[in-house]
Amino acid sequence: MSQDWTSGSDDSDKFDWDSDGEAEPSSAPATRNFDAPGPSTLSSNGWINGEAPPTSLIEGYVAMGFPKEMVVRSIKEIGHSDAEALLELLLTYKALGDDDDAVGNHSTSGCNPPIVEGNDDLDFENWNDDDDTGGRVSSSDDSGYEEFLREMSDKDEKINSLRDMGFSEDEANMAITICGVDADLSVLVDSISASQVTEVCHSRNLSDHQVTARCFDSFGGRKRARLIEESKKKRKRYGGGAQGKRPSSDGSDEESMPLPKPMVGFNLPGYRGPSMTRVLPELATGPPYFYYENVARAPKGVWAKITRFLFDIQPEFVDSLHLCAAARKRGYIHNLPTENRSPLLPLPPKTIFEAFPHYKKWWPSWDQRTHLNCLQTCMAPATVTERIQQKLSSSGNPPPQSVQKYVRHECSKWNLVWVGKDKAAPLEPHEMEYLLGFPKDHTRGVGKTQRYKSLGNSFQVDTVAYHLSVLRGMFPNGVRVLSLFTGIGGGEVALHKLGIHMRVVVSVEIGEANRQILRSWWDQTQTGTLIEIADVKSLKDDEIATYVRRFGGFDLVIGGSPCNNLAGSNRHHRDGLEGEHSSLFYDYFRILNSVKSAMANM
DNA sequence: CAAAGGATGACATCAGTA
DNA sequence: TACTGATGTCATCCTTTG
Repeated sequence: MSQDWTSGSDDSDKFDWDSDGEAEPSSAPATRNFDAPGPSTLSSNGWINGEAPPTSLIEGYVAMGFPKEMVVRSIKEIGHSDAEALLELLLTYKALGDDDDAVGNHSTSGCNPPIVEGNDDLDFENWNDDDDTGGRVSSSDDSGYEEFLREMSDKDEKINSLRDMGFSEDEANMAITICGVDADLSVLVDSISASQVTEVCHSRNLSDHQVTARCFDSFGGRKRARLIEESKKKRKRYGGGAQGKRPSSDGSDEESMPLPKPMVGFNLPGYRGPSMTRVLPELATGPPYFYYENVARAPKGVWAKITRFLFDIQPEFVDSLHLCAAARKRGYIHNLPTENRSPLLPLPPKTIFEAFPHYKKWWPSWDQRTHLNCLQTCMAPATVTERIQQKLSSSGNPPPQSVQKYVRHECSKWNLVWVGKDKAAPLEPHEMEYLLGFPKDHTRGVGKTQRYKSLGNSFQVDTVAYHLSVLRGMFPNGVRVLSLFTGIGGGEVALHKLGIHMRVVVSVEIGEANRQILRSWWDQTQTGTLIEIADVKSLKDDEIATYVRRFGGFDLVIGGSPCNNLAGSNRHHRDGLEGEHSSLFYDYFRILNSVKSAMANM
């Protein structure tokens, strides 16, 4: 084998870790201001995109029998550009009211009754009171909804809305504190739901369905929860789907986040695109620098939401096939500079044959792959390779088109390589290590299945290192890193290969095998301090503040939160960002803000 | 009991076509 | 514009094996 398996893991002596002079990040410290307006699409006048609906539109729905306040609330939630989605939502709300009557009383759920106030505009009990012309809403009062809007401050209004939806005032306040008073109601609901899901899920080990039902039990039982969920789905479908693709009035698209073609991020070595400069909002600038990663092809709306939480920084989508021999489509959100990046040297092999020249011998001419697909956590079962071998050996050379098509499909699907005559086989763990930029045998020592899983969940080191390379000149004395969802340490290996000394790494990783892999690598290659924590949920503000005081802050917060519920491969629980595992993104967000806050108070 | 093997679609995107 | 087929996806669940 002509490849250099050990490059990058033996060069730590070339760097002067002990030079004096603490480098400071180029950007000024940003004071976390919880009252500052957060990222939002809801303008100060309360309407989505700042566009008030025509009075006639509201009157039209009122004429159809919907209470005016229900119409106002619905338009404020999803806008009025998509009539079908709006009607769906109104019908759902109306169904909720009907359902509520059918259920009879709230106490059947055994939970707290909803808090209903005098100025409640989400009163399910009265909404379906079609024939009650003497109700609270006067349909002839054109200025009613405008008065209603003026009467309440934005914050009070949102707290009331959230309380109407069954959340406590504390939860509502907390969500507004975290997301900002300007945050869209749906963002606030997502924030609370996520914390409920993660809290309850982990403390009680309930299924997602149970948790969702529990979250909504307080205002009407499971049927209501189901209706709310259906409403959300419909809103998502119509709001962001085929019919909802038109941009909003300000030119942005609320839900969809189109992936760039080619997927090369802001820049890549060898790609001479237009020089890209970006101006980050003050809240987004460091210290600390942060780096967040997840799958590019997440369900619709996920990246838009992640972006909203991470200070409206646009993701950098990169397919690692432009850097190495395997595809890996990922989105990265970070506040690092994007100029003067430099790739790891030596450059990784860029094609299958460059990586594995010996496979050329058995590679059929009709399999024209030059790159492998995304390296995943599971390998092809033996039955797949057996079927391929059987089909090929029972046909001529070249095999008929139908056989070729079948074999090509299976090879692409399972990332098979040709290791013998008619013999396609899955990659070995050490080959995955090589393609992903890890030192050979990095994951050796744990079970083979575990190695595949850990590697499939990892960073592509060269890609991440290219983005992190800008840190090299900034921290000649080394960096202090908070590493969340560390896995097998892709970020750490990238920093090491860049020659950036890690003075401290506080690593949070739930998997025992992964912690063992990182610890083993650390002991072999590093001299800094490694602190290992098992669960991000256990990392609370006080402990974060303690580390910030102890180490004088962090220079980099890095991590990719679980993709289990976002990845297309997941047949069972592709539940989006609120899924059992992927909702841990909110812990990344929480911890990052906690670090920023603690560092601002230093 | 732990580890490994094998079967199990949904969904978004995109290119091609009518 | 709408439809169709092809492509690809940091996985989960149940059974079997050791």
